[in-house]
Amino acid sequence: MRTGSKADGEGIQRRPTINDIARLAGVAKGTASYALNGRPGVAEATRARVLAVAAELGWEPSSAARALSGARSEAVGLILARSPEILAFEPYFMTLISGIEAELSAHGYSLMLRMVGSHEEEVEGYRRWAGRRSVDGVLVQDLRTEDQRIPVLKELGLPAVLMGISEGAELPTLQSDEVGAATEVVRYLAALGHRRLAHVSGPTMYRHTQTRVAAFRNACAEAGIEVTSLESDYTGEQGAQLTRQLLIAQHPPTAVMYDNDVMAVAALGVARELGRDVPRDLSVIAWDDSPLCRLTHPPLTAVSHDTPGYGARAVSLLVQAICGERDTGVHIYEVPRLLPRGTTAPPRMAARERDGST
Amino acid sequence: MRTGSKADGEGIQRRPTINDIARLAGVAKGTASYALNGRPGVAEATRARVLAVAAELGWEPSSAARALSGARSEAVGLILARSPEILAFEPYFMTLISGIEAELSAHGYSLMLRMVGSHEEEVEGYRRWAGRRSVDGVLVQDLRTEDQRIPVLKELGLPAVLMGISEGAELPTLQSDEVGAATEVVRYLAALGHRRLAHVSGPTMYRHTQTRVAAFRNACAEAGIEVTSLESDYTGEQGAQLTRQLLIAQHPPTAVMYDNDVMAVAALGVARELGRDVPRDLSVIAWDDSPLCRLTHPPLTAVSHDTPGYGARAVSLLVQAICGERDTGVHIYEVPRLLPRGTTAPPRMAARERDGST
DNA sequence: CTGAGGTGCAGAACCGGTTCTTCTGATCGA
DNA sequence: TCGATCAGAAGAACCGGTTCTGCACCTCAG
Repeated sequence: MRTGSKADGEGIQRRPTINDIARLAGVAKGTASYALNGRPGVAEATRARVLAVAAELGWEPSSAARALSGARSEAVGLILARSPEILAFEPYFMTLISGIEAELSAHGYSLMLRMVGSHEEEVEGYRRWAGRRSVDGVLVQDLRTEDQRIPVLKELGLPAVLMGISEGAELPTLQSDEVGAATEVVRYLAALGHRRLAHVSGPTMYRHTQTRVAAFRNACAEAGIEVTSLESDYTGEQGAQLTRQLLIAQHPPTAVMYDNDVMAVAALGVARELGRDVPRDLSVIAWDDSPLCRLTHPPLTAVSHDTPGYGARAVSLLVQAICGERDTGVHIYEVPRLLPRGTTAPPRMAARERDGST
Repeated sequence: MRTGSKADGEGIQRRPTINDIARLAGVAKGTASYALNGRPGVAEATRARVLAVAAELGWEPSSAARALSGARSEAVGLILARSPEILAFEPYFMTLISGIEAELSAHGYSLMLRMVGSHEEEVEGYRRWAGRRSVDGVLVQDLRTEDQRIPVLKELGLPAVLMGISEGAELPTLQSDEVGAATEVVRYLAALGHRRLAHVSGPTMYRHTQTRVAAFRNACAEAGIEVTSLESDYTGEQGAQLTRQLLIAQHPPTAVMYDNDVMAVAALGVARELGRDVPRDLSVIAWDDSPLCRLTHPPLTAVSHDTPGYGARAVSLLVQAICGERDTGVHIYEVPRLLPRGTTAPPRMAARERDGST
């Protein structure tokens, strides 16, 4: 066993423990613990001595030991159950993670990240994390109808924050005002003179997709606009294919709303391929904004979200839940903003009508 | 079945521990541990009994307790020190993470992810992780000349795998054959008839940038091509700005190589803005391939990497290092492949020369 | 001067595993 | 038949923290 005065110099010198601190400061281990954690019951002079020794030794508490004595593991988990290609290509996720990470490190927490292939694996992942106590809580993405994860999380007693649309889940929930944003988009298009709209949505198994589809339908009904929603898998390929299908139809829409930016970019390519001018023949709006939308020609009109802020807010709700606060409310984070750029304009027909020609 | 007579029903039923198993199986705690870990010294009948009880209780070992008794924490760390915007927008990182994650979960490891703002914070992060024993090893990205991280990792005795160019670091290193790929690109452009090439590189503080710049210079010298390298920060904005600068110069290049796909996409926009036809007036090649390259018009010629495989290989090297294997070698993962698509062609001038006109 | 009450700290128990040491009883050969 | 050998299991120590209990000492009122 290597003790104290090992002059090894290389690599694995033994890390100082709370015992070393207690011995050097001449106090009991328990006292050192109280002093280091800023808890009452320790004289100021003693506390200062302990802290000085700890600083001198460069002591860091072992997270394993902390976690073992009933305390927390100081980590939260995030499982993403989407295809690696979608995760890689949609800036949304990394942006979200950066917001999450920023808030976590402010609280001294770490992020455990997993990427899995299915809903079932995700549930299994939560079971393992809960059983091994490797995370204190989790952030849940991509809520579904009849979501299997919610009952499991409740059964496990694992603190969680639901990010997205959900009602009656009895878990803290954070969502952005998708209905408000959809309404704004529809009113904007109506004001430009559009009367026939298409909506290329994400997979309808997601609650947020259902909400958006319904919001578009309602807002369009109110504005007297005809609308059809088409389901996609969020990939550029499907975005392109559905756009082609829409444009060659007998009565093509004059505007299309895409549920992410990737599909909107693909749509621009298809429009060019078919000789349609954007925005004169076709207006295009992307639901997510990202630098990608500024690189295209013309730059994409997009609905902009404060994704880092959304992630950060979810973390702060989660930390509260971990600390035992009983919160089962639905929190609205923000209403996303529409940023008109170069892909939206009055439709050619409407322009003609306004000009009085034909 | 939930333990004992705790009829709580909701949430936090006590998780079974190895003590519960030992008691129910009628063996000592130590014996149960041996049985559960498949170690010798336990009769088969006893082992079977213990395993049955563990399965029935749904036992999972507490990772904290495991980590505490000298064992591993079963997690590896990855710190990314780049701006959130770059991380979000370059598909490379998520793709890498997905490869890492796949291999990790095959080994039963988890990924701890951090995103920081600077090299210094990254070093600090390693210190904390090592001190708290929260990871068993780390993956190091974006190597620099005089990299501060390498001596610190050695001092901490934290197993690590360097991903990228590095020599003499005395740590296992994984890299792809960037020189080979750069040579292939240059020979391809030379064959098309290009004689004036520009290279918009990443920040030169990174070793891989230096290597690429040198590789292009050498390959071009060999092929009799004139080349200039311009440094960028990897953003689309700078890619656009540098492209503009190149195209309005007195003797603009006929082909430009961009060190990532984002800048190449931005370049396509600038070319259109200045009325240059791609590929006839300008050939464009992106160093990274991603779905983005297939969405543009024309689709981008790109150098394709097996990024998930690269991440996975790095993990398997790291796991070996964690298991105590002494490996200080440099491993070449692959030579990236050039995928010619629609943005490369003979330059207009060369075409004219071939046709014999003017 | 004495006992109540409070402060400051030592000491021990505990968290849930791993691992080393010790003990028991069965097997085997001489 | 008896001791040596050995497999199998029990028991204890340990990892590095947290937290509870209890003791010694000080202060202050009566």
